[in-house]
Order: sequence, then C-alpha cells, then structure tokens
Amino acid sequence: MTVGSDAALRLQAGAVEAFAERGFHATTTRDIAGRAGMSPAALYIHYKTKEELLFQISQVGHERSVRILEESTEATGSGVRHAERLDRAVRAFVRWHAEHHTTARVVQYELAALGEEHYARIVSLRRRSEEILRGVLEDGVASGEFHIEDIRGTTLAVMSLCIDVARWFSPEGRKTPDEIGSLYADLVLRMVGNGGHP
Amino acid sequence: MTVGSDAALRLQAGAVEAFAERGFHATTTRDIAGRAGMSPAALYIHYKTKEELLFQISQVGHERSVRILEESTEATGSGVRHAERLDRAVRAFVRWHAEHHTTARVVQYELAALGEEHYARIVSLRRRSEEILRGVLEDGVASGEFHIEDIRGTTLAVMSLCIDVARWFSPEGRKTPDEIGSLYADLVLRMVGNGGHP
DNA sequence: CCTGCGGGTGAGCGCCCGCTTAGGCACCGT
DNA sequence: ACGGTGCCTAAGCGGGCGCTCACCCGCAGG
Repeated sequence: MTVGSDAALRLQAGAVEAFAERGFHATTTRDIAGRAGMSPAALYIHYKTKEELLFQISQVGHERSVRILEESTEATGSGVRHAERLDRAVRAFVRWHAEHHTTARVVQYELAALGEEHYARIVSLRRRSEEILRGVLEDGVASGEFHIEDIRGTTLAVMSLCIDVARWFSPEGRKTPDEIGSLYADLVLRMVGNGGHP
Repeated sequence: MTVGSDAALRLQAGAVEAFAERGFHATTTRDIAGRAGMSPAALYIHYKTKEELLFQISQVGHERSVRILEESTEATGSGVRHAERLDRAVRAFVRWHAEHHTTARVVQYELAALGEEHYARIVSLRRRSEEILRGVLEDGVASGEFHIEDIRGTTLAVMSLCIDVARWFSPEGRKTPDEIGSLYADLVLRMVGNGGHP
C-alpha cells in the first residue's frame, strides 16, 4: 500500500504501458507484474485490486492536468491579456497530452472501467479543469478580446480538441508536441474570435 | 453468416449497445446474445467470432462516415462556395456522431480490439475520410476563402473535434445534435480563417 | 410422407483470469 | 541471538470466458 515506493512506481509504469496498448480490460495482472519484473502476486502487496491501480494512475494524471491549467492561466497582474492566458493554457495542455500520450490515453479513455466511487472523484477533477478553462473564456469575453456566443459549448469544444490529441498522437508522426501545441493554440484563438493577432 | 438477416441485425444492435457501455473486452458473448433474445451459441451461427462482429459494426459505421462526407462536400457547380461545403460537412458529420453516439463510440474508440487484417481495412476507410475533408480545405485555400498555414494539421484537428463528440455526447445533455452541429460548423469556419461570415 | 437443411438450443470443454494463501528471506530493534 | 516486519514468490482456487458440439425443430421439395 506504500504508493510512492520504487516497486509501486514500477508497477504503475508497467500498468500505464499495458493499459495504453490494450485497454484496461484486455490487460492482465500477470502482464503488468511482468513488465515491472515481478511475480503476479506482488501487485497485491502495493494495490488492493487492478482497478485501484487504474484509479491511482487516473488520479495523478487528472491532478497534473488541473495544475497545468491553473498555472498557465494564472492572472498575474491587472494588465494581462486573456488571449495570452488562453494561448499558454492550450499550448501546455496539448503538449502534456502529446508528450505523455500513453498516460493521457489511459487517463482520458479508460474512465469507464473505474468503480462508482472512484469515478465520482475523477469526474469532480474533470469538472475543475473545465471550470478553469471556461473562466478564461469568460474573462476574455468580458474584456472584449474574445467574441463567443456559446461560452459553455465552446469551452467543451476546446477541451475536446486538446484531449483528443492523446488518441492519435504518435512520436513517429510528423509533428513534435511543441509544434502541435503552437498549431492548436492558434486554432483555439481563432475559435474564440481573437483572430490570432488582434 | 447471412449478415443482413433479422437475427444477425439484432445481434449487431445488441453488440453495439454492449460495446458502447462497457467496451469490447468487457463485453461477453453471453451478454450480446442475451440482448438479442438468443442463446450464447446462436451468435456463432451468424458471426465467426466476437471480433468479426465488431468488425462488421466498425465497417458499416466507417462506410457511413465516408458517404456522409462525400455527399455533403459534393462540388455541384462551378460557383460553389467552399465555406458552404465545409459547413455542410461538419454539420452532418457532427450530427451523425451525436445522434448515433453509441455506434460512433464503438466505431471510433474500439479499433484497437480489431485483428490486424480487419484493422488495416478500417484504417484505409479512415484515410479516405480525412482525404475528403482535406480536399475541401485545399479548395478553400486555393479559392482564397480560407486562410490556413498547416492544411494537414488543421484537417486532423477538425476531424478530432467532430469525432470527440461521440465520447461525451449524451441525449440528456443540454444540446441537441443539430445545435452541436451548428456550433461546431461555426467554430470550424473560424478555425479555417473564414470568419464565419466573410 | 419422408428428407434435408437453415436456424436454433443446452450443456459443457479447456483455458486463463483476478486474486489468495502459505511460506521464505533479508534486515531491524532489543 | 532472535522474534518481528516488509517485501516477495510458487502454487493454486474458483469462476467466467470464448467457443464448440450434439442434438432439435419447422418447413420446402419430391
């Protein structure tokens, strides 16, 4: 149950790989333990069930997402341009989904395998992410930088766009995470009616 | 093996429901057969394996996608506005993903469970979809209606946005498929630098 | 009337799953 | 010196999985 120990972390890493490749239900505990260089039984010293292992992964991933969005959208002064906050947020969020695409894939697409209580905890973290982003859009509309009719719908679309990067990104693809971040930040600024360079 | 028969179609419908709810690997053949009102063994009269059933679903879904994109982007005359072709395409594509969100979910997110050969066949259909959309963007750039730096990347982003609707859409949500289609068509026109109303 | 056949069932095979149990070994404080 | 503790393994239990097999029924053709 010592979640931070070396063995526990190796198990997490193995599980992320396996879940990302085959999905939670198609992954066996034997496979996870094998990737961590341990016997199948060792898994149960560190985690109560396979599902709890998924929950740990999902939780740290979502907490990371929230922090990324919080830090990149901080309103540090009174003269901050909200376009810049949004630009930074999308860049960072997309970059994380590309660079850690295996983790992100698990975090974003294996939620359905969580138990009820764990699922609820994760959903509240997701809501938090959405609220942060919506806050930026609202600020930008209020300041006249953005022109959006449906703020809630647009927020969802922006998150959608960023999250889906984890589904298709491959390190062998023709773009680096940074390049995708740039492109997407530009596209999102257009979506919110900022014109890219107002 | 009579894929179009009544029983075969009921099995397909049951499988779509089950796969969408729980995912391919977490769904049992007993569950699928049960939803179709049949015994577990009946499944194997109509499909060789559970995977083949997934393939049929995936194939018809992807063929439908391609047709939707083809029909909505037809260049019917010489004076067609490409913004209108793109608008129609996004509207129709998004509407399909929302209205048939269970099917779409299976079609878009269970690909990894396909066998190698089946997977390859599906990938070629997906490439076709992407090419159709990219064609519209290229036409619009050539005609001066759109202003895009990275056509390939933008195409991918647009597809991403549309596809992801299947992941989060719920009929109990606050928007109808038509409303989401409108919003997304508007957002996409902004992404391609059309300004919404040029 | 019998026959053949397409579409169905009940029972169950063999396998592998998630998880447990009994025990072993290195290192600790006393 | 030695019992306790933390971490690990070999073995295996119970169960549910994908899939098969032997058989059955209703009906069309001769």
